[in-house]
Amino acid sequence: MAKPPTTPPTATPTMLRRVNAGKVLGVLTRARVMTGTGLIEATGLTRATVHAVCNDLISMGWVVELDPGRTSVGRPSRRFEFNSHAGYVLGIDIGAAKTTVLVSDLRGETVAKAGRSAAGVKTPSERTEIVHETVVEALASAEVSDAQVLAAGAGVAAPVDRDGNILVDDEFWRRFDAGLAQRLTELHGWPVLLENDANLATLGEHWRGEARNVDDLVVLLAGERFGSGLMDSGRLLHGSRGGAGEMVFLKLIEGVGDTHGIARIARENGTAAVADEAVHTSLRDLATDGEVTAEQVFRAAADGDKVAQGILQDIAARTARVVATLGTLFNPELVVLGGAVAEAAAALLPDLEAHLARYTSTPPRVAVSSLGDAIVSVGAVRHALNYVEQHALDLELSCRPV
Amino acid sequence: MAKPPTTPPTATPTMLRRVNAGKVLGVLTRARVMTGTGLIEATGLTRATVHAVCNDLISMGWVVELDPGRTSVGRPSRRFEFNSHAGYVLGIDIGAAKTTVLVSDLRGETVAKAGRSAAGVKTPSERTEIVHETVVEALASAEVSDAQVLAAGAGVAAPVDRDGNILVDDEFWRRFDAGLAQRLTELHGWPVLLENDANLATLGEHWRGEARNVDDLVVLLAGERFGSGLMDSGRLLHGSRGGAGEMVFLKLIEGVGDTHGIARIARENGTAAVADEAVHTSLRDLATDGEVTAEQVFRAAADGDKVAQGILQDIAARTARVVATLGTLFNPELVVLGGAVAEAAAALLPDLEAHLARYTSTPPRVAVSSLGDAIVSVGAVRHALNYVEQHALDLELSCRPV
DNA sequence: CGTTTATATATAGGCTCTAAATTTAGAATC
DNA sequence: GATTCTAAATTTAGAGCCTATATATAAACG
Repeated sequence: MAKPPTTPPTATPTMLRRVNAGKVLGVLTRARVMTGTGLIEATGLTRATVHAVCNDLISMGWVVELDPGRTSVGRPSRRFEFNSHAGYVLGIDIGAAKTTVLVSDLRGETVAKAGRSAAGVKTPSERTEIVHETVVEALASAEVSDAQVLAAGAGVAAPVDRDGNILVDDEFWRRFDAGLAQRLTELHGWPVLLENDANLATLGEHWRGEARNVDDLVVLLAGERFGSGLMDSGRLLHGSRGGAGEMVFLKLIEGVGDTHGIARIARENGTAAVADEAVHTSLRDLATDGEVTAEQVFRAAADGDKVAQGILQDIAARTARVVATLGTLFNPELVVLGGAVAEAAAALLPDLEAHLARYTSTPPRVAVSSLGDAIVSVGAVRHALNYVEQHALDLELSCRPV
Repeated sequence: MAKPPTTPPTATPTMLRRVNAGKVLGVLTRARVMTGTGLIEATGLTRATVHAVCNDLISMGWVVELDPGRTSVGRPSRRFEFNSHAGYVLGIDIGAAKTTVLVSDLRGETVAKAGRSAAGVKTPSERTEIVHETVVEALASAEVSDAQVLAAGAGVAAPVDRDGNILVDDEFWRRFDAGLAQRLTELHGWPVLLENDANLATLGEHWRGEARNVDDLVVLLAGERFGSGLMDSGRLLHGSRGGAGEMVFLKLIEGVGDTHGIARIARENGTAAVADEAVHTSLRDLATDGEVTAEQVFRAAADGDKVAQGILQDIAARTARVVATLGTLFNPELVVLGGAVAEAAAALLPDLEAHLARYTSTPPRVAVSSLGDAIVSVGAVRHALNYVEQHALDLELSCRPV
């Protein structure tokens, strides 16, 4: 997404109104319903200004006025509410295995949801097509039209720079990039904001996950392969080419050596144990064609299987080294583990924290994501909402009130 | 430095003037001398506004008006210049071995400089005293009074959070912290802005070093021990407790294992080689009491000594792993090597880059600092200047014009 | 039914900016 | 040396925005 070539913003009296309107709107998005007096206290503005701004926002469609409140003595107060149905945003997770689309109102409440497997997809255009179909399905089930959609956030497993450009040598992704955002915008009319999936996961955790009041944060996606999103003082890091949070360095970490994630290690080590005749384990009974899944290994460990438990201990030790590196180099307050096997990873926490204490006397807190597999799409919604809040006063709402 | 408890900044017409005055002042600090028309073009403001703002700034002492220009036809233009002698700032480097103080005018030109060894210093109060003495000496040689000093930046080798608080378990530093900033402010009257030394080095490189137009940057102080400053999109990272950039993780890196810097490794391995009777090296002739310095090892390598060259190759390999980790995890455009042995480190660059290419196909550029041992104090000056620019319109200048 | 109370609305005044008209200071021209 | 030209400064008028103050309004209370 190239930014529009705005002229150098010169401070004019008119932009005061913009600033103050933005402040009022910001308060209203975070609170459910506010009286005029409430807004005066929350914003520090004068009553006259607050009402003028609210009248503006109402005529723009961003705010609706409710019936006057009749709580106590005195003249009933005007009551204002953010018009969460002024428009909608989409959160799109374009994963390797699956594409997920969330339709959300402007307060971030999910209105509809659709998912589609990406198995067997070969070409960029096939992939774009899948995303398109999923979007259409989600919008239909939400009974929302393209005209009502103000923006869409979309997460991909590739480096994305601050302007939303995918930057990767891989030819497939390059062509995918060239196609996706433009094509979706052509088809539907709304802007598409690309971002790295781990970064969106970080936005998601910061917004509605375990990191709600934490501004210095690392989110570790630890499913098939490790990936991370880095947040410092509430801001996502990107690096010069969108590569911030890439985990290539794990190859250099003693006792880690690769970027394989928790699910992959569990699966591979479990399958290896099954193949080894000398090993005695209940995993062998669960295996199909000699292969076990990560979930089976986790379950077997929970049921007391020693071999499976050993695998988990190994994973905890490896993960502890990853967390220790990120925790000491970035000094986040919290590290959140997310991805496919997040809930199962909860069992790893005690072991992991014990290892962690060996590497640093001031370890970060470690938590397991509770957003499940929505972690990226929820973050994508937040990403789109950020855009909308930023540009609220420039956007035309399709559904102006009379 | 605790921030003053500012009221929520409400957007009033008066603050428009602040914004525009800040914009004009910003242009003037970066350009030497500007005409009214020049400022109109640079700021996008109207002539009326530009002149009103300039008149304000002149009466505040931030700007001086020169004789009208008489370049071409037409009415001569008023010419404005940033008053770089409206005040001064200090850049203080409180190193383990040495304290350095730079006195700088508001354009960042060094006016005077003083340094003092910290050898044999034991207590926090002794250390504070040394800093105080060095400051007094520097101010005297610059013929600048305390009243003219608007702020001082100070770098320490400890974690410092965004508010300038030293955060470290070590009792010595904790007491030092409690004393230093307050005591200097008590004695001299100007505010002291503490910051981590590697972070200041990063500011220095970004301002006047190798990273002048680079906003995604890592600076690696690699003298006695590795330390790093991290900048993403022009902003320094701090982490939740000021620990961002700490290099504890090096213990986990295969083939590194500790945070020893280039100088230390060179010295120790050189001395070890001298002690080993079986080794044939010219270092032995240079050694005193069987010990060699890092500088001697670098010189011997340059003179063709095979053993010294081997040591440097080892150092290059180790450093490459450090750079590879930071380069892939952060994705800076540039990594700058600085610290005591920076110039000597230039000899390592080819080897280092060759190793680097093995770890990543998109390595960052690597450069060697040319700021020498002023890297931290120059950054401290920049840190103080940032504060002054931020608060320019709130600060009282001691030397108002008539 | 008037008083009390909290809030909304209206009015006056002061900043700030822009835009357009007017003045000014020097150079070029006659 | 007076006139013209030019680019810039200065002045004036106008509009937007905010604050502060005064006035009006809609309920509850006695």
